[in-house]
Amino acid sequence: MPKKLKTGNVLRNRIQQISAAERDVLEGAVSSIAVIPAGRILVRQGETVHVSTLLLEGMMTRHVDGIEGQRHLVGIHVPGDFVDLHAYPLKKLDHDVGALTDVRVAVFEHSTLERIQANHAHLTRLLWFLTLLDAALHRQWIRRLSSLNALERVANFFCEMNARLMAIEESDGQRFNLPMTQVALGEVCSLTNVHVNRVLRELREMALCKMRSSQVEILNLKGLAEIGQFSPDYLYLNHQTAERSVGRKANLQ
Amino acid sequence: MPKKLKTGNVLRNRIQQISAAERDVLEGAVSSIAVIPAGRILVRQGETVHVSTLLLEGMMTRHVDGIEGQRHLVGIHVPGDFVDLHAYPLKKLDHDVGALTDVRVAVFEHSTLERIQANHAHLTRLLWFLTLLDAALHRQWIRRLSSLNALERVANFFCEMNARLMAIEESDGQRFNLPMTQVALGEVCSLTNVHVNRVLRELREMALCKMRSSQVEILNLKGLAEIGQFSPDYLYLNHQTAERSVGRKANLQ
DNA sequence: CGAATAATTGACCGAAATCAATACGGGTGG
DNA sequence: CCACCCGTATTGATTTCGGTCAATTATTCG
Repeated sequence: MPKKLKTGNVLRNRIQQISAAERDVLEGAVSSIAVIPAGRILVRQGETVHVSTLLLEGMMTRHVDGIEGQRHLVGIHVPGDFVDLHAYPLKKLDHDVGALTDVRVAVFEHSTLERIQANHAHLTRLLWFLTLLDAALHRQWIRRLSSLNALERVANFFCEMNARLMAIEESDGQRFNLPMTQVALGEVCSLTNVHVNRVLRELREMALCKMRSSQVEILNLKGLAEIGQFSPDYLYLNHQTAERSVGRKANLQ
Repeated sequence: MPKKLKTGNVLRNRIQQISAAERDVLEGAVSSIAVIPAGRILVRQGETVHVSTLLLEGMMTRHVDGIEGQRHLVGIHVPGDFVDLHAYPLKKLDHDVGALTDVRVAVFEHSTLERIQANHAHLTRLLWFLTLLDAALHRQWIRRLSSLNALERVANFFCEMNARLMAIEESDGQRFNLPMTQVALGEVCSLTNVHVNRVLRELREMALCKMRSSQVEILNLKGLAEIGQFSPDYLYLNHQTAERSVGRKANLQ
C-alpha cells in the first residue's frame, strides 16, 4: 500500500479499541486521498454516491437549503469523523456535504466496504457504531434548537465543539480553532448573524468566552457548560461505550 | 417457535426486500413479546440496556427533558420501527423511550443480535440501514425546527406522519389516527400548547386539515405539503433505496 | 492599497411566549 | 344518572426574544 494512503492516527483517535489488524484492513480499503478546497460542495442532496469519506484534516458541514436560499447546518465534522459513511447503506443523501475549510479526506468505495462487511463482523460493528454517533449528535442538535434560547444555544455549541476537538487534541480545553463566520454560527444555531453577534458580545461580557477570527477562547468552561446545559456524555466520545458493546476484542488481533 | 412470537407482516411492510429466510431468522431472534401501557417509560436516559425493541402496535416517543421540566420529543415511532436498535451498538441511550399509546413490542436480546451480526451479513446491513433511517428523520426534524415557522412546522409534521402511516397502511392519505394532545404536538414542534392551538385553527381556516380528538383529517394534502415544505423523499420510505444498496439479494433465499 | 467580506451597533417590528380566564369532555364515584 | 374533576382545548391581552432594516467599522485577501 502506498504510503500516502495512510490515515495517520485519525482512526485510532476516534475508535480507540480498533485493533492494529483492523486499522490495516481499513487503510487497505482507502481507494484514494483527496484534497478539497474550502467552500466546495462534495455531495449534493439527492445524488447517488458510491463512495464514503473519512475526514482526515479540516472541517466539513452537512446542510440543507431552506426554501429561500438560507442554509441550515444539520451537522459539522471534525477530523476522524466518517463523514458520510451512512451513504453506504443509504446511497442517496438527503443533504449536501461541503468543505468548511480546505480538507483532506480518505475515500472508500462502497464495493470495498461491502467486502469488509462480509468478512469483518467486528469491524463492521465499529463502523455501524460510528454512523450512530451521527444520530446521537443530531439528537443533541434537536435538543439545542428545542429547549435553548439564543445565548444558551451558542454556549452549548461551543461546548460541543470544544469537547469534540479535545477528543482529537485539537483543543486544549481553553482555546480552539473554529473556522466559522458569525453567519455560519447562525446556520448552526438557527439565529441571524446579527443576533449571533449580540450573543457573542454577551458571552464576552459574562466572561464566559471570546471568539475572534476563528479562534474560540474559553474563559469559564464550567459557566459556559451551565449556560449551555451541556453534558458531554451524549456525544459518546468515551469509547468505552463502544468497547463494551463489541465485547469480543479478544477474538481479534 | 411459539406462534405468539410472530411479528406478523410488520417486518415485511418495513423492509420490503427482506427474504422469507431472513424474516425467519429475525422472528427466531425475538425473545419475547411485551405489551406496555400508554405513558410508561421503557428506557430512561443513561440506563444501560441489553435489549432492543421492534414496535408492532401503537406509537412510541423518544424524548429528552429540558432543565425546567419541559419535555422535547426527538423522535416518534410507528409500527415497524425498530425503536431502539441503536441501543445495540450504543448500549447507553441519550434519551428516554416511552409509550405514547398502549403498545406491543417484540424484544430482542443484544446477545442474539450479536449472533445475527456474526452470521448474516446481508441481514445485518438491513438492520444497519434501519438505524440510519432514524438519523435521516432526525435531520428532517432539525430542518423543521431551523427553517420553518409555527404553521409550517405543524403542517410539515402532519405530512411526515401521514407519509409514514401510509407506508404501513395506517393512513389512507385523507385521515389517520394521531394519538397526541396539543401539548405533545408542541413538544414535537417546539411550540407552546397555546400556540399549537392557534396554528391548528389557522390550518382549519385555510381548509388544509383538521384535528379532533386524535384524528387528523387532511383536506388538501398538496397545500399542506406546500406550506410545510414537505418532501417524502427524505424519509427513505421507498425501500428501493435499500434494495439497491444491498445488491446481493440473489445470493439469498 | 482597495474591494469584498465579516463584524458591530442602533432603532424598530413581529411571531410566538406568557399570563389569564373560560369552556369542554369524558371518566369516577356517590 | 348526575355531579364532580381533571386534563384538554380555546380565546384574549400583554410581553419578549430574536428578526429585520440600516448604517458604520474592521478584516482579510488579491
